[in-house]
Amino acid sequence: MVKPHTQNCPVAGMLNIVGDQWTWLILREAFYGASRFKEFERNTGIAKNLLSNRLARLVDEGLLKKFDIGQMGTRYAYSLTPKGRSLNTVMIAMLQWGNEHLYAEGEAPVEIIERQTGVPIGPLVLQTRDGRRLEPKDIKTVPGPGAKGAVCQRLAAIKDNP
Amino acid sequence: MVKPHTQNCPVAGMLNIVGDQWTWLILREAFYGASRFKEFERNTGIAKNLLSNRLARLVDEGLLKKFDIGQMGTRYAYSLTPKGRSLNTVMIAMLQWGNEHLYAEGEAPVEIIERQTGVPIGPLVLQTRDGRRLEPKDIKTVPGPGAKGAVCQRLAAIKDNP
DNA sequence: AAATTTGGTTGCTTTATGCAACCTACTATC
DNA sequence: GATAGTAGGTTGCATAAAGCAACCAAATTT
Repeated sequence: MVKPHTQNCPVAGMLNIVGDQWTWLILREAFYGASRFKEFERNTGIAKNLLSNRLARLVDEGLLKKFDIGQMGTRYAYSLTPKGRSLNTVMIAMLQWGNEHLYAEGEAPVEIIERQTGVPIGPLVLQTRDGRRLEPKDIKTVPGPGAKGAVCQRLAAIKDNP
Repeated sequence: MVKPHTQNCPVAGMLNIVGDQWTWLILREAFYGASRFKEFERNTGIAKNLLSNRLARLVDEGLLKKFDIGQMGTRYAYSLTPKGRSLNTVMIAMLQWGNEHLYAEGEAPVEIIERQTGVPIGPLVLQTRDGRRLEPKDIKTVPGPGAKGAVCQRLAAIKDNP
C-alpha cells in the first residue's frame, strides 16, 4: 500500500499504523522480548534498511521506545510502550488463528501457556463489559458516535445477519 | 512484501495469507455483509485490478467462496467460508484497538454491540480452556510440539518477563 | 434501442522491496 | 596496542508491486 487509507474506520486507521507484514514480525519479536536491532534483524530476516525504516515508524507512532544504551550513542534498545503492548490482543488472535489453521493437530510451533500451570490457554473470548460471555452470533456492528458520511451509511446498510 | 515468510511461525504463516492491507479491508466488508465485486470496490476504494487479485487469493486460500449468481457467469457473489469467518477474532481485536487508540472518547466511528441489549461489548479476554479468566501477565509464550530449529531456539531464549 | 452496471483485463508510471556494498564508532581478542 | 569483529545503520541499484486510467463484453435497466 502506497497511500494511507482515509476512511473514518478503526480498522483502516490501525492498518495505516501497523498494516505492514514486517512490522508485525518486529512486534512479535518485541513481544518475545527482543530489544536490539540485531535481534530483530536475525529473528525476522528483514533487510537492514527496512528494519531501520520500520523501527523509526514504530517509534514515531509511539508503539516502541528507543533507549540509548551505549557510551556514545551507537548502541540502542527498543521496547514496547503501553500503546504497543496493547496490541497483544491482536497478536494473540493472529497467533491462535495461525496455530489453528496452518498446522496439524499437535504440530503448533508456538504455544501460549498459563504461567502457573503450563497449560495452553484457550481462544480469546467475547464478553460484555460486565463480564458475560458472548458468542459471535450475539454481536452486531453499528455506526458509533463518531460515524460520519460514507462510513455511517455503509454501516447502517448492514443487513442483520444473525 | 515480495517473498513469503519461511519461518515456522503461526504469525508469519498467517501474514503470508492475510498480511495485506487491502485484504483486511475486503474482509472487513465481508464481515459487514458485502458480497459483490462492486460493493468491495466502492466501500474500500481499492483499484479493480488489485481487488480482482485479492479476491482470487482469498478464494484460493479458502477464506472466501465465489458463487455464480448470474445467467451466463458474469455476476458473482463472494461470501466468507467458516475458515474466513474464523478471522473474526483478529478483526475484532484490530477494530477495538483502533477505536481505543485512534479516536477521542465517544468518537468511535464503529461500535460492536450486543445484539440483544444494544450495549457495546467489552474487550476480548484471555481465558484458560476451562474458562478461567487470565491477565496478560499470567501467560507466557513457549515452543510448541511442532517447534523446529531456529524458532525453537528463539522461543526457548525468551527471558521470562512477568 | 440506448444507457448503465458488472466484473473484469491491459498498459503505464510511480513507489516499495530485497539485496549487496559500504561506513563509522565501539568492543573483544591477541 | 594493533587487529578483528560487532552494532547500527546508509546508499545505490534491479526487480516487483501499487495505483491509475482506459478499455471491453455480457447482462441488466430505462
